[in-house]
Amino acid sequence: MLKFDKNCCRHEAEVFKALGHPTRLWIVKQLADGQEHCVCEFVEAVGIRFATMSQHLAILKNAGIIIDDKRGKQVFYRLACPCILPVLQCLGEKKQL
Amino acid sequence: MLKFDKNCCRHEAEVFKALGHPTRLWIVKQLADGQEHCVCEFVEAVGIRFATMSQHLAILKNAGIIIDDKRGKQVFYRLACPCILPVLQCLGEKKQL
DNA sequence: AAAATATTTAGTTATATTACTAAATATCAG
DNA sequence: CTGATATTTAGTAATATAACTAAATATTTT
Repeated sequence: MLKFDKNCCRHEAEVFKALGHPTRLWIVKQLADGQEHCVCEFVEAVGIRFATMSQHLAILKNAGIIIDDKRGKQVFYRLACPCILPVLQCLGEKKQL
Repeated sequence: MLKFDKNCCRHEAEVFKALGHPTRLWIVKQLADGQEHCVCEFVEAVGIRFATMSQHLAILKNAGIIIDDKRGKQVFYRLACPCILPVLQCLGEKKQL
């Protein structure tokens, strides 16, 4: 077996880690259809404080999963890349795992 | 937008969370070819203590990602289900995300 | 310019995670 | 049975995460 190299998995692990929270995973699913949504929509639907939501969104953004677009007073988020979708779907379909 | 339901994403989030650590993600990749490997192999390749490795393996096992099989003094781990593979591959191939 | 709205940042506290050491358990070899 | 090997469990300390409140920033409206 090859020696473990920490760096080889680091970014990928960061992406999984970002998805590894119910609220954040739900957010990404809401964006799965390609539509964008503003922070206030997420805040209302989830029922947490603005500040907390902002942190979750920052984690997803830093992992490269979502992108923000500020328009007027509001900030809209959308998926950075549709390539994240199969990752979600694979798990969503299978009830075994 | 629908209201957020914590339970709807809980198990899926647990799977992602388990994959969200470089060492654990690497372990799963080592098992990706369907072969099984014993704890001592992982310990040697990663360079951490037996106890620490045992904890990582327990997290993957509890998430339903791997299965253990005790034979003699050794414990062998393998993937619980090949359905986890596309989840890994989707990210591995794309360098964008 | 002042007030209102939307969001982020900073600071705090409780809880969770990670990796460690030491002790417990289980199996095999002599 | 005894000692050696492989692994897990328990306990601990440092660090990270998650949610909160309060304050800061940015944009629009009046």
